Amino acid sequence: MLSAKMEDYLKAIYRLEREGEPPVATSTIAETLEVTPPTATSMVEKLEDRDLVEREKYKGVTLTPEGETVALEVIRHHRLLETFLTEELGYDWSEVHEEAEILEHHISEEFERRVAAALDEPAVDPHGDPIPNDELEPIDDHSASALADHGEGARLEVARVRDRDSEELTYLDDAGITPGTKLVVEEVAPIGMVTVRLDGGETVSLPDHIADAIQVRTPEDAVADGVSEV
Amino acid sequence: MLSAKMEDYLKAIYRLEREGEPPVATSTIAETLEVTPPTATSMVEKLEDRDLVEREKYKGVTLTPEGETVALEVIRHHRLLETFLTEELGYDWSEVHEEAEILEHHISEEFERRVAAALDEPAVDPHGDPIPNDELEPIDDHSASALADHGEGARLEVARVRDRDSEELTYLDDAGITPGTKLVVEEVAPIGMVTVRLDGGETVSLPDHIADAIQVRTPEDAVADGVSEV
DNA sequence: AGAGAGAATTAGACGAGTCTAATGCAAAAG
DNA sequence: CTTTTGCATTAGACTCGTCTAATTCTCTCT
Repeated sequence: MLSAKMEDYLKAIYRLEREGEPPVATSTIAETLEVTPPTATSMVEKLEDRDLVEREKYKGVTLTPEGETVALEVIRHHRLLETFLTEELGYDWSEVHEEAEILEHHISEEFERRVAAALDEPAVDPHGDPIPNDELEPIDDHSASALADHGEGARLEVARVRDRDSEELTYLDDAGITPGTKLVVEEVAPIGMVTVRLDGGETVSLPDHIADAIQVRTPEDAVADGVSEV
Repeated sequence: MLSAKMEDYLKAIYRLEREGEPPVATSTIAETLEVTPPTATSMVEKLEDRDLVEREKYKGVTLTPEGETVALEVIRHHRLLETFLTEELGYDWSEVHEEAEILEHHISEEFERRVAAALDEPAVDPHGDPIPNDELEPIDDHSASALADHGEGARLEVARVRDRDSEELTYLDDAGITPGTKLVVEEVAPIGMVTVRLDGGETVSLPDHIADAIQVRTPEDAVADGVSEV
């Protein structure tokens, strides 16, 4: 059995591989998991012993296929749990992250299957992120990009919200911005601020660091990608 | 924060206090948790440091009020989870124990509240055990006693099934014996076997060690105790 | 009361996961 | 081509939960 800690490292490495260029540096892992670099070094050595990562000393690590399988399994658990907590237990989508972060390591495969069945095998979690189906990589939705990259006047649909901070998510939720929301870019202010107008006509202004968390796509892309059942 | 391990010790001590005479011996705790006596000793020392148990060296331990509160909280989590897994996720009541045993240490108070609400604040879990409500001790159902203690011909109702072995529970479940089942003691054989007749007329024979796990009461007591909404 | 049996505790070790401080490597700057 | 700088690793220590082996306590039996 793999410890919860090891699963956390694998999950972090998986995410970091997608965000930047593999191999993933030890210090990056350390930062992500809020541990010191020596701790990260000793953990990746253990992961290497178990053939979950490939390591080039002084360079960094990449996941082996086995490591990736574990990472995806954990991510699947996480997203399934987030969906379950929101849909079945009435949690607010902004507060499910913490709970799922812990539970993801402790549910059985049986639990996973039953939850997936109860939710009717969902493809996307409440943040709009795809739920990987076991061995398969989630289809990375390339049509989605950061809100800030679009010019004024662009008509867009929120694909997902890449944020882990519960306060910020609550703010967006209250403002009416969730996956599926349609909006138009009203103004991109040079002072690090973006204003959008929602379907109902309300406008919402957001500082760049929050706007960056909002991934959008044009409604046409949504149909083309077949991911519109959010 | 208390570790899952410490919670396990507290829960075990709580159960052992009810089953026998406090103080609870170190070796008994060790046996229950399948660790060696020195391990149990060192853990109870730590529990003492945190004022969760009172200890008399070479004698044993008793829970302090704080320790008992924690134990009850964990037991509440366990039974709530068992109920949830059976009612909402369609688990068989015989297979929920393992899953609940792990999850009980990892759910938040928020999760606990929401599950309790979703289940409509249940008073009893699928095994027929009362679900303690936070600070309050569960009402110990004194009218319930072991099936084997009743003579032939006694008309009884199953109050709870005190067993943790999944195979045995499945067997009883298949045989139609669950909390709430009405039955009549047909024969108490001197070879360590008890035969009962169920409502439908079927008879079931059980070896003593299994019959002992079945706690029963007379249907009148059930009404008097107000625990009949099983 | 004294001896022995049986249980509990102490002593010392280990793996996991973490830290700080010291050292080593490698890539950029000169 | 050598130096510097910055990240990575090694060294060594600590806590938690566990173990085995050795020791000590308590209680019962004669």
